Amino acid sequence: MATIYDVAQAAGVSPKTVSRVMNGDAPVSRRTRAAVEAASVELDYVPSNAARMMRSKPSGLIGLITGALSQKIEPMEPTGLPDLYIVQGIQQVMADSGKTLMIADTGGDSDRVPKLVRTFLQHRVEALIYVADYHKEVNLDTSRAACPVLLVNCFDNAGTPAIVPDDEACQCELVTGLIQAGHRRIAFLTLDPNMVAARKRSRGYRRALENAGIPFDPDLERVSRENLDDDDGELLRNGLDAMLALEDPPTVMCCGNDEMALRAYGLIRSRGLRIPEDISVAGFDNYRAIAETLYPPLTTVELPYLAMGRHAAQRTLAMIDGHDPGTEGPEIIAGPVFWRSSVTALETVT
Amino acid sequence: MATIYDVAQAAGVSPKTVSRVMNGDAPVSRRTRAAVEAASVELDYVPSNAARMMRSKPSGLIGLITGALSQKIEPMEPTGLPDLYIVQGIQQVMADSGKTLMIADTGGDSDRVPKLVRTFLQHRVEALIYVADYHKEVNLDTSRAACPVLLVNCFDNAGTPAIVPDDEACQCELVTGLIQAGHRRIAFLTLDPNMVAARKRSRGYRRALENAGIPFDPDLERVSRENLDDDDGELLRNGLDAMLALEDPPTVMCCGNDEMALRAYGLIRSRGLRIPEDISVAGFDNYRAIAETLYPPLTTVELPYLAMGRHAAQRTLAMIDGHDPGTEGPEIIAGPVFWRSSVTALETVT
DNA sequence: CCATTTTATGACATCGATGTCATTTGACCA
DNA sequence: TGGTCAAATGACATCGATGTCATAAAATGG
Repeated sequence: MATIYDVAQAAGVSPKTVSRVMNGDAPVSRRTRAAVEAASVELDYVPSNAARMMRSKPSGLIGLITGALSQKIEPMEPTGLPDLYIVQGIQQVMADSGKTLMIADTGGDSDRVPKLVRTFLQHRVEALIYVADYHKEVNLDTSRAACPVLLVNCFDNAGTPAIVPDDEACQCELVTGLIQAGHRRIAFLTLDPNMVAARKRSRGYRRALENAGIPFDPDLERVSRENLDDDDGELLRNGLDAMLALEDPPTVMCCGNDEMALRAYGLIRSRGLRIPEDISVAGFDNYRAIAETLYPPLTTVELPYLAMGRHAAQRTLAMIDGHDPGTEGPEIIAGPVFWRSSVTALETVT
Repeated sequence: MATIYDVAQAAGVSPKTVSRVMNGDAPVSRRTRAAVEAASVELDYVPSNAARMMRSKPSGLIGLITGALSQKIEPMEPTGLPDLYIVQGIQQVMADSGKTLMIADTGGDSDRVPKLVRTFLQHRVEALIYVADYHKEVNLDTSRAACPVLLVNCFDNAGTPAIVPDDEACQCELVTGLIQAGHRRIAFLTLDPNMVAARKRSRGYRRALENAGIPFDPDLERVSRENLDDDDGELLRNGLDAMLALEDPPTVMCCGNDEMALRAYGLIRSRGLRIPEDISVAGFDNYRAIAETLYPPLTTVELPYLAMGRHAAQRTLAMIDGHDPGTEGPEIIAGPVFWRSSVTALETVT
């Protein structure tokens, strides 16, 4: 591969002049410039980033660690691929910023992370972004990384800058909308409370009730899913039946996610009830394969993964430039509710 | 960031000795090693890849250009995300090889490719991989790239090493299986023949017929989709109806892809026919969201995108090591047929 | 105990670009 | 025409690691 010296020789100038032409950072005469450019093209000269970095230039690299690529992409497994959307958002912004993304995949094995970090540091990335596959707490020991670090879709207890979805606000907005539609008996079938998201959503549910002055009824909130793996739906079935059997049954079932709503549709109908005439249903995730396909289409909430990614990239760039505003605790980003016909407005009981 | 000189000073040795400890390429006394390692940890020393590359060490980087990340991931749009699977396969192999993937996304704009290539060359990637979103011909002018280049899911007319799916063999195997199941009147509803894949699949279809000594009947092959965008399914409806109205109608409909098969299910049933009792149906892509969900489940073919990615990575590594076997023309890789109950065996007419 | 390896270590140059500073060239004006 | 200043260019050092070669220290052998 041709070096700056080769080009200099071919153009009959000094290496430094070639450098000036390449970077346009000092006046060069028209003739010289032409000669250098010709020689450069002739020799297929591409400056070495490594050599540039030696003179304390930044690498132009951003390190991104994720498991997004190693995930099984199974459209029928309604995960929604949050991390993939986040990576897309990051990529979109970075592409325009002139930085190059180095993406490393954990292959689902978080033990690999330290090695990946080290590799990135060897390449002197200007920043490190870690993207988690679902909203969780992590512990990366980023203290030694000699560059800004940003967590996305996760957070730690060391105060590392983080960007997470606002599960609470989203759930709250959804439930608030239900209340405005006249619902008072609002059931909530939750995900495994070991999940950060489940706890935050529950908080949002309760906050919406509280804001509206509706007392929280423990009969209306049930854990309906206990782990991500082999769930046969028994918890959901039991929870749903118990609620329907209440003296004052709910008029709407909020489900922990869209997949649960999908199952709830089946269960509700097999109990002889119509949706939304007899009971409304809402989901979470706006997993379109489900939400738009179900009949009636499902009212649900969308977590703004793409926007989180874009925002993460922008904030990363800000951190690199040294003027990151900084936040206390993770930065939370909410997403919109999609109102569809699985929810009906109730006539106000007068 | 600490340098090798800082570590040398802290450990009271020469920089060269630190280098020896780091690389383990020459004997170092126990005491010295311990001192260096302690100093190294103390100072959070991470060697600079840039400086290493200066002494003609390889960069350890592989450049990957794709549009996979910028695609809209819409599970209901049954694209199957081939390039994403390919990238996954590449990533899996590269992760184990010690190389680091630099992934750049075109954002769907192929004009950006030259700039991305240049950026990669600046970083002195050891190889370049281009992954296309669907099987197509490309023209990248890779001649000037000073490193091995590999095309995946695409090919050019300049003899650049390429890996593509074997649409022809897959379709041929599917149709051959149908013939073995007793089918003789086999219809083929094709995709837009402007697509490379459509043409190759048609060839596979005809080859299977030929192998079995069944004459090709032009009435049984119809273009049923003319572009990827706003297709209202009219071509498919007309083609299907025309074939069903034939004097000697087909006993099985091979559809250009699974989405078309999904539509065909609806059309066939609305014509009063049962699947597979009255007519069998086969698809292409093994897009599980459709193939496994339909009733009856759809017989279809899977293109081996993950395997293509893994193979691409292995071949890339071979090219870097200088011992790539090389092939004439693109390397084609076939995938398996998934036999499901949308196809029934016919009693042999005696 | 001295000669001869072997083991450990360091001095120095080098990779390819660019920052610093010096020098040359040319343009312009009195 | 000489003086002045800006434009254009080059010499040289430098970044952080490592290859090369030299040398010092320890081990081995007769």
